[in-house]
Amino acid sequence: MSNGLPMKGKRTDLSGVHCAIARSLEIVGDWWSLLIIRDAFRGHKRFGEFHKSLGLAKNILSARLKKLVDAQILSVEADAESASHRYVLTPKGESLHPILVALWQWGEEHCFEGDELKFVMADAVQGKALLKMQPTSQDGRVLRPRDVRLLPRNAAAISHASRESIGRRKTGATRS
Amino acid sequence: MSNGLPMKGKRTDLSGVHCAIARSLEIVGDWWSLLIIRDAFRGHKRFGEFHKSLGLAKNILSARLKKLVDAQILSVEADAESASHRYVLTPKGESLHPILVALWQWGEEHCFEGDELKFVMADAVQGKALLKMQPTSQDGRVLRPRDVRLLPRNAAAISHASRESIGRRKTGATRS
DNA sequence: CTGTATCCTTAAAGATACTG
DNA sequence: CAGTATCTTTAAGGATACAG
Repeated sequence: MSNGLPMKGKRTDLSGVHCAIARSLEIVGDWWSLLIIRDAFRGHKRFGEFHKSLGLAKNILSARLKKLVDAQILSVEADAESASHRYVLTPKGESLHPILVALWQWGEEHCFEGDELKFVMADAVQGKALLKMQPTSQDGRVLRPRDVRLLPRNAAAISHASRESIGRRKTGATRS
Repeated sequence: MSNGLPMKGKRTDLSGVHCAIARSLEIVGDWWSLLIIRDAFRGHKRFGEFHKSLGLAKNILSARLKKLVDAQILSVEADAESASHRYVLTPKGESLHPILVALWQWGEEHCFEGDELKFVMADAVQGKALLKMQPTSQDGRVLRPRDVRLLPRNAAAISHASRESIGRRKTGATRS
């Protein structure tokens, strides 16, 4: 973090900044990209599907799809028959899933009045709502914002242990 | 989900849509809001701090702060002495933390070349990197995108059990 | 030092027509 | 149906001057 912001150049170029959040937003932080990606997770693949679902202008959709392909979030598969393409999520694109889930969960909690909320994100197998995603330490404590810091890369254990690799959690967790 | 998109009206109004992601983005999905919120998590409180850190025009910063206050993500505390305000995160604002962490983790993994990455998000107590946040079922299985579905609200258990409330996980987890 | 008000520029978004 | 090419609109972003 700490601003080595480049600035200057209509609409502020955030690439080059140390902050990973800014870098992510640079790629995926505009009006439509995340919604397109959401639709891709829903299984949409063709131009027309995105277009119908999102209702945005075709030129914009076209531009966004290109941008996402350039960023290697989507890849294109030519479709011989229909002279069309299929846009499918790459692994890099698939790894955006936690961001969408986090957005969904926040919206679910804060952006609906009374009975407006019609759907919940659920485990497809058991049909139960997901756990709320929360920042968690390697030993399984849920961390409040103030318990999370940015540390110089070398000072901290870099490996992101996957949830599988940790033993059962031991300490009392901080309450959210 | 499934588009009851309202549309029409320069820059497409997403409120009113069933999709919680769209609703979240409506509030927080623009160029600057999430960066302002990031700074708020960093402890920034005053106009000038945000301004210096972000380098955006003051009128825009002003507008964004207002918008975030209206959305009850920030609250304003008048500061008698300095004739200034302090902008502090409300609980609703604090609950955006998982979104920022998810963005950070994705950016960390995908938006840096070689040695560019200088900081990692770490547990302040132990100084170790956080677990990667991943969608998880109530019994602790990490879920791949295709294992997550939107279900009608009533069909799924609505409560978001907190991580504390579940027993130790039992089944082999799906590998990411 | 905090912010607001004003003006100007530009690029993002929409509409529509058009090509394969 | 899938996309590209133009044209127009408009609001977001920047610069700067100004007020409490």
